[in-house]
Amino acid sequence: MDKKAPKKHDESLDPEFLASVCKALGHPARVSIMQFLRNTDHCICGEIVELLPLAQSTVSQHLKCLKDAGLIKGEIEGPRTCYCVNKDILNKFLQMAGAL
Amino acid sequence: MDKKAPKKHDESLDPEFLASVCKALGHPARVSIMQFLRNTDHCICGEIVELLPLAQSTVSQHLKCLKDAGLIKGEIEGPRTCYCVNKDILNKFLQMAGAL
DNA sequence: CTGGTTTATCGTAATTAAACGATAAGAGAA
DNA sequence: TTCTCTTATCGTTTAATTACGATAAACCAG
Repeated sequence: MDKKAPKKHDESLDPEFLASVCKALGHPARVSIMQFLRNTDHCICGEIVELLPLAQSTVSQHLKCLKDAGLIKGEIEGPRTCYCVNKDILNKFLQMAGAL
Repeated sequence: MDKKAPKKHDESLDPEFLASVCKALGHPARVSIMQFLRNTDHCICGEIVELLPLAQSTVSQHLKCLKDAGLIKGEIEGPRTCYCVNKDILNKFLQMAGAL
């Protein structure tokens, strides 16, 4: 009945979105990564591997998980990759969580 | 070295706590339950089963998950159980999440 | 081009989560 | 007591997560 958005189903209450972000934050290593990225402000990459007591491949997997959820962005800089927090998604998450 | 709290390790930054709460919220059904409990204000029980397209045993499992994480409290009232949000834990979660 | 550095992906094994039906346990009503 | 209603738990199957080592891919330095 509206002009646009034929089946926009009010994402601001969408349990799928909130659940997917929470799921990504549902592991201590990934929470630590988010806290670290927040504190450094700068984008960092390989330092995260040193930070955690996990194999490099495992850390890379966790980073992918956070990226898939939209919580972080990765930028390739030469031979390495720099990650930083995606504040848009993070804020949206905080807003939805706050509505609980 | 302090009088109390021999090994209090600053829970306000503890990734374990935040991760465990997020993990509990990492499923659409459980997010829906939290939203529903928030909106009703009243404690509810069997209505949650009708709300979701899931078997009663599955819903009960999700409720247990939320309860184990501390997000909800359950009270036995006669033959039925009433659940309500545990605001202490929820607020603690929101505070920690906000620090991200 | 060759070698070193950095990160992502593949393959795999072990653990955990999700869903269901069936069953048990508890409280009231008849 | 017996029957019904409500909810939790058990047992099971299927799917997803977590972790690792090994390997591939991309980039620079020499």
